[in-house]
Formats: sequence, C-alpha cells, structure tokens
Amino acid sequence: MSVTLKEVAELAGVSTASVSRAFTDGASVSASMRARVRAAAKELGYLPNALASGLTTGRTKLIGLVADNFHNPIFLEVFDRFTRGLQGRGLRPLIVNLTDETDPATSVTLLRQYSVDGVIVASSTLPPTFARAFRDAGLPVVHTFGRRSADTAVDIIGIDNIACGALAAETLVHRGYRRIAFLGGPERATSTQDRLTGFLRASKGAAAVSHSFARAYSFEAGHEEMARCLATGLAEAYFCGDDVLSIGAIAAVRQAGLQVPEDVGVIGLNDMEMAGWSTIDLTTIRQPVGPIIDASIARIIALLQDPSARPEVLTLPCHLVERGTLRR
Amino acid sequence: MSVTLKEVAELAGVSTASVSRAFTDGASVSASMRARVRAAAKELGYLPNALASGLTTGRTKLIGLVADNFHNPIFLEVFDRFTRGLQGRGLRPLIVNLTDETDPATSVTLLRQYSVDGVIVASSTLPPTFARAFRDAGLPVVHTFGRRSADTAVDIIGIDNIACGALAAETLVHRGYRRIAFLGGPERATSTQDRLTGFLRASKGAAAVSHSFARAYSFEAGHEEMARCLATGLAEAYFCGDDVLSIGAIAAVRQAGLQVPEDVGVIGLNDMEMAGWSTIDLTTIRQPVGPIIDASIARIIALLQDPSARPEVLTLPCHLVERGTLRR
DNA sequence: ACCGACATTGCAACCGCTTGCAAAGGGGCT
DNA sequence: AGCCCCTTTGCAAGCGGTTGCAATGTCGGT
Repeated sequence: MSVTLKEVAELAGVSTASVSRAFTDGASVSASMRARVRAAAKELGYLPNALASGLTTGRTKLIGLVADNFHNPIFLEVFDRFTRGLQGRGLRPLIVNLTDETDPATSVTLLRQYSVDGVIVASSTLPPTFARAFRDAGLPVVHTFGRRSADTAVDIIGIDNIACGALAAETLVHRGYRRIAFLGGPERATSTQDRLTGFLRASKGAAAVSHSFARAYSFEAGHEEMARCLATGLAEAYFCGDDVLSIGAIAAVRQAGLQVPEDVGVIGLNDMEMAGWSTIDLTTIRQPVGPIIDASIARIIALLQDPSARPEVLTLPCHLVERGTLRR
Repeated sequence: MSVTLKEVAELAGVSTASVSRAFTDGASVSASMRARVRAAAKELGYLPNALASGLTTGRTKLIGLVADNFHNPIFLEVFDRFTRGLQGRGLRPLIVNLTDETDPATSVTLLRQYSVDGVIVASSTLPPTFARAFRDAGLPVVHTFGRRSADTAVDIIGIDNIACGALAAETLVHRGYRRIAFLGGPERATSTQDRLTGFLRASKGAAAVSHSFARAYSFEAGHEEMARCLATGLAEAYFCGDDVLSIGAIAAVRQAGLQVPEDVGVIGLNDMEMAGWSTIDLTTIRQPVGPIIDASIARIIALLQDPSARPEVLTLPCHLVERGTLRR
C-alpha cells in the first residue's frame, strides 16, 4: 500500500536504521547520508508512519481534547485555537465529545487505547475529579477553564471566578443599580459557586441581592430562568453565567415588553465573538480565551517533557467590555 | 508502563494469540478461553493498544475530519454531530483545522502519516479538487456539503444548491417582492455559483434581480456587503449566502435606520441553532445538517468496507423555515 | 607508521498485536 | 476401533520503525 522504510533503504542502498536516523533530528548521521536517504524517500514518496514510530518511541504526538460544551458558541473559538495551536506544534488533537456522558472512565479508556501523550480537558462545568481520572491513569493532563480545588491534583488554567463575580457586582453597583441579581449557570458547577461568592462579597453597596441558576448554558435556559424572574420579582440588573444565557435572558425581558438596558440591565461573561455583533451588543466580562489556550498548550507540552512536574494553577485576568446592555 | 497482551497471556497461562483472539469478535475461541482471558485482563487492567493493533491490521479506526469554517456557528452542530456519530460507531475523529491553509498537500501528508482509515472533508467552499487529493492518495473520502462537479471523483453529500437558490427566489417572488437580490458567499465557491444559477432561473416573476458577493461567510462580510448595497441601490429583499451573512446584513439595514422585514426582507440559508433565537428570528432555508452528516458517516463506513465503490452524489432536500425577516 | 578518539553505519532485538498455518483435541459415523 | 472433519489453540513471522551495541572508517597526534 504505502511506501515503507525498508523500501527506501533498499533504493538508497543503506540500512533501515540509517533511513530512520535520516528522519530524526539530532540523530547521528552524516549530511551526505541524510541527503541520499532524503532523495530516495522523495523519489518513492515515502512518509514515516506515525503509528509505528509511536509504538516504538512511546510518543504518539496525539493529544486528547475532551469537551462537553459543543453547543456554546464560545466553543468555536476554543476549538479553533486549540486545533490550530496543537497543529502548529506538531501535535494532533484527538477529540472526545462528552455531550452525553460525563463519566470519565470511558474517555480515559478510549484515550489510553490510542496512547495519547497527554490530555486537555476543556470545560468549566466538569468537576475536578474528572480531570484527575486521567492523571490517575498516568496521563499528563491540563484542565482548561477549570477551577482550583482543595488539593491541586492536576494543572488548571482558567480565570479567577471569584474575581469575575466581584467585578460584575462592582460594575453593577457602580452603574447605580440598586437591586441586582446573579443568574448563574448550572448550580453544581464549582465555577458558578465561585462567581456567586465573589458576586455576593462585592455587592455590599446594593440594596437587594438575589440569585438563581439556569439549568444549563443555553439560550433556552436563560430565557426560562429570566421568565421566572419576571414572574416572581425582577431586579434592576442581572449578571448572567455566560453570554448565551445573557442573550436568552434579554430575549425574555424584551418579550415581556421591557427594554434592555432601560428597564433591565444585563451583563454576561465570556465575550464570545457574537457578543460584539451589533444585533447583540452585549456588555460582558471578557474571558481571555486566547491566552488561556496558549498557556494550556504550553503547559501540556511542558508536562510531556517532565510528567512529574508539580501541578500548578494559573488564573488569567478578566476585564469588562462595555457595550449596550448596561446603562452608563 | 501499561499492561500488555503478553502479561495477560502469562497470567492466564495461555498464548498471546489466544488473548488477542479473546478480544476480537468473531475470532475462533472457545467461550471458556474467552472468559479466562477476560478475567486475567480485568485483573491486570489490560487495555488493547489501538495503535499496535492498527499497525498489524492496517485499520486504525481513525477518520480524518477536515474543515475550514471554524468561525461559523453552524459548525457547532456539524462538529457535535460528526464527533458523536463517529464515536458512536467506534471511530475516532482526527481533526484538521484548515483555517490558514487550503493546500490539500499538508493535510493529506498529515492524515496519511497517521494512517487514517478514511477522510471526511466538511466544507461548502473548498473546491472538488481538494477532496480529490485524498482519493488520489488512496484514502477513502467523502466530501460533506460538497457540490457535484463534472467528473464525480469522490463521494459527495450535501444539498442541491441550484434548488436552494430557486426556492429562495420563488419564496421572495411569492411574497410579492418585486426587486430582489442575491447576496452570496465567496464568489469562487461553486456552491455560491450554483445558488445564483438557481436564483436567477427562478426569479422570472421579479421586476429586477441583482446580485453581489460577500468576501466570506462572516458577520462583518455580510454587514459590509449590505452597507454597499444600501449605498448603491437597495432591493426589496435579499437572499443571503448563509445565516451569519444574513445577520450581518440585517445589522447593516437596521443601522441605516430601516426596518426588517418592513423595509427590507432577508432570507438566509442553513437554519443554524441561533437563527431560531427570538433575538434573531431569521427566516431561512433549512439545510438538513443531521441527515447530511448521518449519511456522510454511513457512506464513509461503506467505503471502508469497499474502497473501490463508485463515488456517488447524494443531495438532500432543503425547506423553508418561516420566521420574522420576510413579510407574509 | 601506530594508537586512540570520535563520527558513522549496520545488526538485530524489540514495541504490542494479528494471523496463516499446523498441531492437538473432540465428536459423530461407519 | 478407525476415520474424517471441525473446532480450538499455539507457533512464529510479520506490521513499520527505533535504538543499544558493536563494527568500521577517519583523522590527528606522536
């Protein structure tokens, strides 16, 4: 089927070992040998077989990329950057779509079978134990968008959720909103809890603070939860768990005949690409997706080099992006 | 590092061949042997190494998934369905992000090195020659969202772009719009050309028909192109190349102080998830993404069985989804 | 001319698993 | 009991590369 090392060796009249070395940087080969082999290889259209080489070296250059949020537009950016970033460094992403199951066991099994060199878990909702399962299986792992837990068992790269919650509350209070509310993502997610903590802590200046949770990070969930708020008691401004939730919430407000930002203010989190579209024009807290992902890739590469490195937690700063859903 | 076949064989007191067979369905093994091996395997936590097995069988169960539209929200659905669909059938997607290069050579090289069993090219803008390059390299390939070309060299699964263009024109004419326009995606894409052909062919009833092209499938491009139309001469209704383009176009219309659908009608194509959000509420032509992807997966699997099967072109029907950007 | 150090190359075992082939075992039948 | 056939198992040779070790060649120095 495809050309093998041996055929190249025969054509070049050298041993297979030399051919192998000619394709390995830093190997002990003379320049002439390298040229000779390369020429023969080119003539035959030879391509080294990554699987075979992975089998002997124990390195496949495959990185498992595990995610559970395939419906959130922010994922477009996350995904684009991860795939490009990994490709650019000679690594290949092997995707695991967790949409229907959140038990780590199957993912671990799957990725181990393919001998991935490392794993990136990209999710703000999966529990710390999820990422840990990979480490327990001996795989280097980075939990991107993760949140620090009591015992830092794996590397975590993300944002400071408490600070984000605080920033949101401060922003609302500072804008003169008196009755403010937290409309969070799924209640179980530790990120949600942290944001709420920060939000409450920094909302001292407000007259009233309430909070509730949407069942998922989706338009419908945001819409539903805001509809519930409209029925039970409306605040002047809401900090929503993410941009999609915000958009759903805004839709509900408008359907009730109220205006944003005149009657109700909304601030989101993420700053996904479409938050900036003039049709949406969402005021939100920007999560530095690019830097987070770059750091994650850098970290996983460092772990490939030295798998025993101590896990670290890296949090990157978020900042406010002012648009049209909060009054000045 | 990890447990191997040999270790299981030793523990079970059998040959490695038997262990291998115990993990292969349909192999010639007795039930008792299978049970015995399974027990030993479980005790050791053995997992078959997919790479090693791929090396000997020539089957890796890896499918290359090549795409170039990582910024379009429709991609969320495409991607979610592909990854789930492939996973569900025991195949693993190996992603290639084409965002910055559209030369097939590197992708082909890359995927061949990893010995993928087959390739799915998911793009409506890549030329037929792109997918062909994989076939020429001996890889089974399906071009999803592709468009039939003169000589059908690879399998194609998508929509009938001519019919879509016609459906759009008919819909506009039928709604009483007199001066209608085609605001297409990138001009080079054959899909764009086909849609224009269909659009023109079916717009006999209109008083005036114009057309122009956006430089990409993006919000900005749609906004820009519509701004140009506003400046040069506005039609009563537009058929945009896709939903994102439509949203950009609508934004431009509104920014000019005009109303949609009162002053200008807009109809998109795709029916991505957010087109249905009440904030967007876009009238559009639904592209049956689910069926297209299911068919693509089924087809690639068929090709794995019989790589010599003659290429086929499968087009699935689109239909109108009425929402709020076209008058009744 | 001789010796040692160093750079290159080839040999061959091995990475973990599959599979054709032959040997062994187990019936059923005459 | 003897024979044939079918099922089950083990042997061993790969799949395509990598790499430790030994062999060879080269070169400078004395």
